[in-house]
Amino acid sequence: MKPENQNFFERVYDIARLIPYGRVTSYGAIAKYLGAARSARMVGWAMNGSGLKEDIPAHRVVNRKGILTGKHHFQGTNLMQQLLESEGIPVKDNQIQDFDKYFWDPAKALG
DNA sequence: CCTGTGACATAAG
DNA sequence: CCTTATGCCACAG
Repeated sequence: MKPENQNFFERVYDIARLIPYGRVTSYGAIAKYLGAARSARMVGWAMNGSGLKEDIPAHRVVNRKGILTGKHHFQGTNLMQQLLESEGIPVKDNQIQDFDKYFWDPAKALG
């Protein structure tokens, strides 16, 4: 099982790359923009391969609660949080504060 | 065609 | 907020 370079995954990567600095989005939002609103899980799975990519800010992608559910996929236990905080996004207890304020909707931003 | 798999989403308690 | 259960989707084999 190695999806690696598949159309769907590449689109996920493309969206991830488009996330502006200091902004975050959710797996569901990305999935929705891709036209597969109910395949948010696939987005997460696709992001699993993003670790191999250099230009994909996977730390800007969290679940709908703004919780850093995928932090365990990063090297350090708190690397994801540090990356977000370094961008000016307050994170506490694995959850983004004022998530609505930092939320970036690809469907809205990209039309 | 069927099975397994996921960094999700949602509902119920 | 938590846990548990269910649905859902795309894809590999």
